[in-house]
Amino acid sequence: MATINDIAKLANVSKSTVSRVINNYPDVNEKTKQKIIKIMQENNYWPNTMARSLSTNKSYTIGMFVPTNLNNFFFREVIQGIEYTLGKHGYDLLYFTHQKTMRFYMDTGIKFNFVEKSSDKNVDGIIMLGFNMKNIARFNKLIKSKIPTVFIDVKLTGERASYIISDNEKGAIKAVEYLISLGHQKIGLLLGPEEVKPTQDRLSGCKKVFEKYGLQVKTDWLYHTEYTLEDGYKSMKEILTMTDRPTAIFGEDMMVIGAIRAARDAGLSVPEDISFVGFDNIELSYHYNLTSVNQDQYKMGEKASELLMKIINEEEFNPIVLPVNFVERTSCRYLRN
Amino acid sequence: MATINDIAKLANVSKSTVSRVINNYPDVNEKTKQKIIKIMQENNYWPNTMARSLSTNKSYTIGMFVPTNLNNFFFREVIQGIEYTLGKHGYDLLYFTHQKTMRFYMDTGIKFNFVEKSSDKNVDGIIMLGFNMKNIARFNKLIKSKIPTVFIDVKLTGERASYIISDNEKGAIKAVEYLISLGHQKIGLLLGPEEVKPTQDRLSGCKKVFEKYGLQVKTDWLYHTEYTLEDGYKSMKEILTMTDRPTAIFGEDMMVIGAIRAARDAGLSVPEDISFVGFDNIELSYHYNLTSVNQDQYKMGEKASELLMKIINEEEFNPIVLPVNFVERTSCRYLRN
DNA sequence: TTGTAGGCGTTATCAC
DNA sequence: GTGATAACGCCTACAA
Repeated sequence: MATINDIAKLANVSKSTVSRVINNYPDVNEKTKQKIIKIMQENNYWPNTMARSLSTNKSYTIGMFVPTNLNNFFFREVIQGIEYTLGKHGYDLLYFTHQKTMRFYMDTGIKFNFVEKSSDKNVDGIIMLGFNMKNIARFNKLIKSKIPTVFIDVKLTGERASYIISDNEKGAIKAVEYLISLGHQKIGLLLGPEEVKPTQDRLSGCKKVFEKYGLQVKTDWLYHTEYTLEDGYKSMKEILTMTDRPTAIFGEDMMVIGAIRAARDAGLSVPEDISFVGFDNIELSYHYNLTSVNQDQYKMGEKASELLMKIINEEEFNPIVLPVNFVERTSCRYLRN
Repeated sequence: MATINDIAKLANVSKSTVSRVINNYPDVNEKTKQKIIKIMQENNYWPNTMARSLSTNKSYTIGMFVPTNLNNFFFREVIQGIEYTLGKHGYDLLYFTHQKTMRFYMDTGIKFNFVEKSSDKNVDGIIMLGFNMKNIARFNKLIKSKIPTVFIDVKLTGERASYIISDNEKGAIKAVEYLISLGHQKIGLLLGPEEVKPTQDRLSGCKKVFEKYGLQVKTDWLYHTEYTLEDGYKSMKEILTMTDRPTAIFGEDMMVIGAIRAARDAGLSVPEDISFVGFDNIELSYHYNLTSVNQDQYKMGEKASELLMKIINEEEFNPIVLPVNFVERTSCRYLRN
């Protein structure tokens, strides 16, 4: 690959001049500029980003940390939004893998964490996707650092850190209000782990509505599990053994879909025998005709990226709360009292 | 962030010595080594990768190009395998976004393509995921370059390029043999675009089996579409209007699932009225009880990454053909003649 | 408008 | 074992 020096020699100018045209500075004679560009083309020259980064401290790449794996209905839509938006701004996306080993000297005891990895790869900013509030101290160093950061679904801010989250409480309120408007009073809840902020907000939304109508959360009907089909299936199987059981289930899509499968396996039909409302509106909900609260995941990725760009440019740091909407399908029925 | 110079000064040694311990070279006095490591820890020193890359020409990151979007049942499992394996080897994954604009000087007419982008970000190798054979010339420069490359599902090799692909022909053979063993003779085919290598191989597998049993591909029953639910749905609707229609459908999962939906919407039940076999065994097949030829996508990512590591280390360049297996569910029935 | 020289943080090649 | 010094490819004062 040709370097700036090669081009300079061929064009009979100094490399500063070449650098000027690379960076599109004014004050370059139009003729020399054209001459240089021509030579660049002929030699298929492209500036080396590492070298540029070294002097400018800009890499035009954004890092992303994901604690579990990418293989998740929710994440991948978010990531698509991120991908697209970052591309629009000329950035690439570095996915930090889960490295078991560290190259470079061992046993120094230095924790190779978010901050180190980020400065190691010299990313211009980072996106934190899929973390929960458990062990929140691990983010301390990061949010105190100068690294522009956007958290998705974790309410954390810092000097140059902010977050984006959906209006989970309002979404849950909509969902439960909907069920109640259909005549349901006995509502089971299938939610994610307690330390996850969105889950907390959703539960608090439920409670508000329950309270409003003089109902209360029945702990027997409240499950906190991982976001898996299997866990939803298990929870529902338990519920089905109860003598006093809910007429409707609200929860997060993955678990609710597991629950639907359990109900069907038990010979019940949906929505005739039992109603379901989900939260997230993942792609799979469509296939189950599941009524669900829709988070715009794509937009989430988009807005997260834009917020990050703004933090990088020191324009704006305010957290974003994304509105949700309700997608009605056919998983609920009207309950005559 | 502390630099190698800071550490050198604090330790009262030259930076060469510090560099030696960074790289774990022998020939460093154990005492000075320990002293230096201690100082590194105290100052939370971490070497700057850009600078290292600049002199070593190694970045410990692998680039990945994906022509469409990541949001796809098949890709995301492959990517998971890639992610995991790369992490195991100490590499991160750079996802090249689809950049509409180019930062850096404009109008030079230089094509900013695979090779340029890769050397721009100085990746150690690249993985090409989701490309087809259409306009195959665009890969010329890449496969002639020195950049270690692995293609997934495109049979292309080069000086330092190789590929991985599933044994699609054998998979199709299994599927069609299965249908025939159940008594089906009239088989409709719902496949992807003709220029996609796996699709070509699958079709050729079908043809072989057909031939063996004295059958032939009925062009009315052969569809080449995009990999979407909608296209499968449409194709099936057409098929359903025919007076002479197939008793079974074989095709790629996404389209087959669309077809199942179309059949159901038309009041048919599966498998009583019509049988289906898919190819890919994407996650969704499980939800439709679809019998499907399983490609091990995770392993595909894993093997692709390992092959790339080997190419980088100049150990091995041979293409990999991955075996497939058959996952029987309940979407087919035995047809009495 | 252009050139010179130093710097970004490393590694590598010599000497000592 | 260790230390200078050049080199990696680019950017940025400062001079001219």
